[in-house]
Amino acid sequence: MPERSTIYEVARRSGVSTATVSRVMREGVGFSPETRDRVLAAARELRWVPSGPARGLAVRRAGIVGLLFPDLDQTGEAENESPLFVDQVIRGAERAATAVGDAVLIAATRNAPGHDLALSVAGKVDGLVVMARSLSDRDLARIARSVPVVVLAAGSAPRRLDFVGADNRGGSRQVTAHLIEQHGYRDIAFIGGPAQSPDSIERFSGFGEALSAAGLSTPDVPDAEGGFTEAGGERAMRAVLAARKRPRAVVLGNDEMAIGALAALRSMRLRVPADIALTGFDDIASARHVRPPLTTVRQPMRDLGEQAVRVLLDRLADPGAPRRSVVFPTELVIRRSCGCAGRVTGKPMESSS
Amino acid sequence: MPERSTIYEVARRSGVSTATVSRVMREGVGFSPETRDRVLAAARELRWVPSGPARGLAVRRAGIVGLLFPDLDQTGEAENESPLFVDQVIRGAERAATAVGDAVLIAATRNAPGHDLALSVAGKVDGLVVMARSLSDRDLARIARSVPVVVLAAGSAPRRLDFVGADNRGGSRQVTAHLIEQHGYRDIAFIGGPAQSPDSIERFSGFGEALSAAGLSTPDVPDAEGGFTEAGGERAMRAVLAARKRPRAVVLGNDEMAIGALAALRSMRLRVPADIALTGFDDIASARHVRPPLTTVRQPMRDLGEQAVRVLLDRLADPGAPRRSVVFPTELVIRRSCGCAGRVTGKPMESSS
DNA sequence: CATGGTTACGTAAGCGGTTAACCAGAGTAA
DNA sequence: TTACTCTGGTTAACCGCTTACGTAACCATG
Repeated sequence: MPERSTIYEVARRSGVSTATVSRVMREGVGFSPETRDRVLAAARELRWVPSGPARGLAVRRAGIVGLLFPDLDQTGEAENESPLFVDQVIRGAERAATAVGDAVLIAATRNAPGHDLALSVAGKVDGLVVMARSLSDRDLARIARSVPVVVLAAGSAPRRLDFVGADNRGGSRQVTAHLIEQHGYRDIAFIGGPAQSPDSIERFSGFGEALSAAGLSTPDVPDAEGGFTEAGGERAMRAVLAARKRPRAVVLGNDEMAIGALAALRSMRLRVPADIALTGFDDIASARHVRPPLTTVRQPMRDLGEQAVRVLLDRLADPGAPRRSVVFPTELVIRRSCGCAGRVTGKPMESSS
Repeated sequence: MPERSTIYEVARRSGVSTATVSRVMREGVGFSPETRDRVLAAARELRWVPSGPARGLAVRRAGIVGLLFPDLDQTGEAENESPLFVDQVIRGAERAATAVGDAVLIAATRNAPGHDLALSVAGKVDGLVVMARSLSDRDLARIARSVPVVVLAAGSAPRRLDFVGADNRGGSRQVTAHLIEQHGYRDIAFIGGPAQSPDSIERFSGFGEALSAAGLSTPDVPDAEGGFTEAGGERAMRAVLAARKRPRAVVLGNDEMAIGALAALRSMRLRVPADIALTGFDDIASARHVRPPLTTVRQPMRDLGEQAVRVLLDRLADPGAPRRSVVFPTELVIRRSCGCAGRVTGKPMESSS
């Protein structure tokens, strides 16, 4: 059982003051070598690890940035669903944070009023990257008032907060345009995620842009709502088939729903893409493995996470700097579900033979 | 830009001492209602969030548990690979931690000597759950000397540390036995992950147990090594086909490799399971979507993460308690790649119609 | 030789909370 | 009236670091 030792013990054992120990540990130069060595030796022998809280209190900086996922519980709830986004964002964030000696804290807002939890976390971090997917602007503002925040989300940047995101609208416009221009489809349906979801809204909006750019009529709302889940996508697909003339193609708000739609169509003996073409969004792992492989849009998730904490760190360094907003382009990944021959334009597998 | 206020300001504004503010905030009772209200109001108006470091220093508890993933960078490196394990463990850990008001910190050990980073993190947390997959026992012991540790890994529990894991050996034994008993296969190959990986070792060992239980001869080493990646699995599959008489079935160390193997077999015009049966391990999302769907073994990853931080918290509460070791059973998920008709025994989809 | 500049370290005042110890005043009992 | 117990607070001593200052010793300089 490790018994935590303090800087005082290290100081005593090496016969110097705590100030010297502190300096030796983080400056390393400007000391007689023997002093330095004695301190280092003592620290090692005592297995001294400087107390984060004590240091944080002294320097007024915890050295921790938080990642707030409002819906951590919901996503990936199906036992082994692939909750890609969260995961990749974490990796990127971790990299950017450790690059400057910081660490990252993960937090979720539990049930509705549990925003207090967000605040219990707020005290432990220097700033927060918040995944705004299921958070209202009001909640965001509330959080942002007690701790520096950068918003990580779909393409819509909130009024006065730093923002990092991927160009969801552009990506959606791009797939849709592909369907229209490359394949000549004109009757295209859209299945969205949760109605209030900014991601879903952005994607639907990009869809509309592509239609109107092609001179097609643009719907006001998605043809159906699939909640971003596989099962929801399956239901939604059936719903649109029941509700209207069969569309020639349907663009789905994400890959999970597209996979669900695939299942629905298969069970109805409709062929993809021959009878109906399909596209997804996100390029999750399964998109490649499903039959036919899914044409989709990839976001640079890891980069998003990395950039978000960079922006946050900049903000902490200079609270007065002008608001920033960085949006990453997305990448169209063409596979077969759109009707293309099977030529893959996306990044190839690590090694395919 | 949020300007952090302190307990002193709250105290002054509400006309009480800091002691009272502190007590009101965390005890809530034993005060005249008007005092209570004044304090709460002042805190709200000032948007006061108690400083984590200050509190941590005072109570000698940061209220943070760390999750150490030695290989966070390697896993999920292929842009959109499904890095399921990490992700689910995080979710479980987060849940258990917030249940007691703690938060979780994510850390990775970068390149080899960067263990110092692990220690920079050590000061910020009260304890560490370490994913031992790619960590030597020595490193583990080193870390454990400066901070309480619980090991989360395959079925082999390190000497004196608290341990949480899944019964990898048992799971592997179970799939293998299924292949033998249900399907009558007798010539079965094994493709493992990295040779030193405890997970791989455990799984290979379970494989051997099943063979010997059936009176079959047991190999000393895996037939090939696929590094736990899809591409590696593909290579390994070709390698075993080139090296020996075609086996009737092959059990793979994880799903990624099994998916790679599937690709290899497809390109060689061998049918699965008719010509060769395959099984995986982990039950990642793609296992369901691949053709044929993969028979595999599921580990309760989220439970593992949850239990690990519980054990850690118990340890912190009672450093003297006897060492604990909890291992979760795995679950056999039968799909079609093993030769079964397509009856699925695993947990069904959220809703399939 | 007084003065000033370095070098190498020590002193001690915080940082923002928590909490043991103490206390004023009101009520209660003897 | 006196002593005692609650109630509802306050005072002040930490928690383990960092860092602005201070200082002693030594060297160089005019």
